[in-house]
Amino acid sequence: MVKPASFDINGMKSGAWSEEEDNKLRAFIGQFGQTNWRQLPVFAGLKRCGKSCRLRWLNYLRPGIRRGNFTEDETHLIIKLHNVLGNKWSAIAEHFPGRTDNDIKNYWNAHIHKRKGRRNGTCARVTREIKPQNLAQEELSSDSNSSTITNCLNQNTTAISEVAENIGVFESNADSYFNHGSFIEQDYFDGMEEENMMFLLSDYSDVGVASWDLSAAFEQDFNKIFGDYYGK
DNA sequence: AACACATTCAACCGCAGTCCC
DNA sequence: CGGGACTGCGGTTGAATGTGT
Repeated sequence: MVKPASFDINGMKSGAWSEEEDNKLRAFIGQFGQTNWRQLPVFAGLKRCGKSCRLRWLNYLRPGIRRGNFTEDETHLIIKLHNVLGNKWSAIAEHFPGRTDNDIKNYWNAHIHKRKGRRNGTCARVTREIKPQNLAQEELSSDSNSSTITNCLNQNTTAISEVAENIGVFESNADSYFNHGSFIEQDYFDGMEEENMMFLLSDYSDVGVASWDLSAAFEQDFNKIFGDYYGK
């Protein structure tokens, strides 16, 4: 997973670090501290550029580095912070002792952002209340066929009005989503982009958004039904 | 077993900001 | 004040590894 080592025309090495190089860098910084990165490799006896040394130290060798999978709590905090700070990875990393900005950036790009991308679509606005109470459970759980769901909704005006009502609640007050014992606090979502909010909600199996495939076809059907209400 | 495709993550690159002469 | 040197950050790359067929 590491680029193989190679040398440029100046004899500078790039690519994967060897254990010997790691030891040299570790020993030098242990003795002299992080001083001039540009000069450091010369005095440490490394055929690397200062940038490469700095990166290796900060992202890999620095004491206290924490590796391994991100926890659910960490994932949620990353999303929350990203919503506030954007792609300010170093600022986000300050809230995660032992994690590097590079780690968080990689995790975001490889996991969170990708998962979010699979979950777009207006149907995510349907609330969980509507599912067990007003729609036939077997029809909803059997598949994610958009016409099935659309037919269900078309046949049940009560359901439609409740969905519409809940959309309004959603718009003004996210708390309506969490009145069934969720551990998430309402203010957790204050100011959060809707997309991020729905991504977090989608992790809960009892929330309607998690169980439906957010296909483009269904989004069309949903907009057909709720377009007027929602201004689509 | 063999191949194709997807995922992971360390490392590189370019740029912007800061410092110093 | 201008310009070069240096640092730090965010985007991207690409080989190793994992997973599916």
